[in-house]
Amino acid sequence: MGIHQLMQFLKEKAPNCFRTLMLDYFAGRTIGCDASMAMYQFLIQTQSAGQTQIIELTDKDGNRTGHLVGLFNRTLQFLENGIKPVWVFDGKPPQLKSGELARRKKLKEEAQVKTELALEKGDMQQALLQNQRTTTITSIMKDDAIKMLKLLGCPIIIAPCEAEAQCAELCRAGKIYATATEDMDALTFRTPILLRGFNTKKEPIYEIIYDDMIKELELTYEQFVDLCILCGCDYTEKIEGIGPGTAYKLIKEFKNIEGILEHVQKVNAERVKNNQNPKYTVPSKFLYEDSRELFITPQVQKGEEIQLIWNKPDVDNLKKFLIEEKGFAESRIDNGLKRIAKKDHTGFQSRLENFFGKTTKIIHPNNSKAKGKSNKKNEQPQKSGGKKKL
DNA sequence: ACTCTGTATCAAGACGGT
DNA sequence: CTAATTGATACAGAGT
DNA sequence: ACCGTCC
Repeated sequence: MGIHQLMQFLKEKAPNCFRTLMLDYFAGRTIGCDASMAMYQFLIQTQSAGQTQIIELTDKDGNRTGHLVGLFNRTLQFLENGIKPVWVFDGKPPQLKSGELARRKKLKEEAQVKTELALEKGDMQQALLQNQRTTTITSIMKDDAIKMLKLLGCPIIIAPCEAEAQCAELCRAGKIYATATEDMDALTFRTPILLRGFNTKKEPIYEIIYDDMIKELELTYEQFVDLCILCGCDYTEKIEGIGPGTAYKLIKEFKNIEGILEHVQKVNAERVKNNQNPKYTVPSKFLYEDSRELFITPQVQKGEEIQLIWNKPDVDNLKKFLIEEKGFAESRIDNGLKRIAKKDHTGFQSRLENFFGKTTKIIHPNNSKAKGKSNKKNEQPQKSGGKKKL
């Protein structure tokens, strides 16, 4: 669930760390994209209710393909606008997350039962809703997505652990301009810039600037991490009775979770003495120190070791894969590719001149044997000084 | 009255022809 | 050995 | 701008 209620909290307490920007602002920039969240979105969105069953996009073998359709279109949309996407996939989640993951798994199993129940009753609207909640990404679906994106010429990164943490590392290393995700814990991982709103074409994109946020909150990074843990993160239970509002006040007053725990014990002891119920409940295993560790020094591949290269699409193999194996219509692929070919003639050409690299080499942690030397400074568009809105 | 928290529930895309 | 997305909103309930 | 379809 990311960080619970962090967005609402920031809107209230740090309203000046937001900017709204139009798509063309990002032309020529490199953006790290959280792949798994996007895939979920597309898989859910491409389900529909038939007369007696749920309809999902699949290939001839029954493997789902909705995520491929979505990622294909989204990637072309980026490229068409001169934006260079880096798709970052999750690796193995940290052990601390297993409790949260088990909880989600259980919810999905319950949704599966409800789906079948609704189908029997013929309540197709309910069946669709419940079926959407059962959506999971299999390794086949993930591999298909990686294969397709590589054939499109995009660099792929399989993070050792959390994709958000890897994006934050890339952004701090200057390899990407920003992290694009709806997941707020990218900020807890200290990404300098977070972008939200690429999902909907209509609305402007929101940019959250870490430095502005931390200044406006008047917190150190360590304190911000503690705040996020107290708000509720994926790694440990929170203290019952403390939400974002009081967590913020208490952090200011007592500096860190250790200080707050001391205060909490004192308050509770006082109330017990007066025959009142304790005000706060600290979880029996409050693993805040381990959670801190995961946020502050997450397992990532070093930014300097990563080389991002965009290639022209491998049209032949892309078509072979999508048409023959995945059942795509050829005209859709042709139309899509036309869109980015067109772009080569237009205004952004100068900035796009170095867009396409020469080799097809893609580096990710699985290649640890073929270790490329960390070379070259990465390009980064100059921060255009005065493009403020709102 | 007001503030805060916890729980449940919802919604989440893009193309192409008309 | 398998699986593993999320934020926003509305409402009820507890505490001040 | 709407709406069926995308696989």
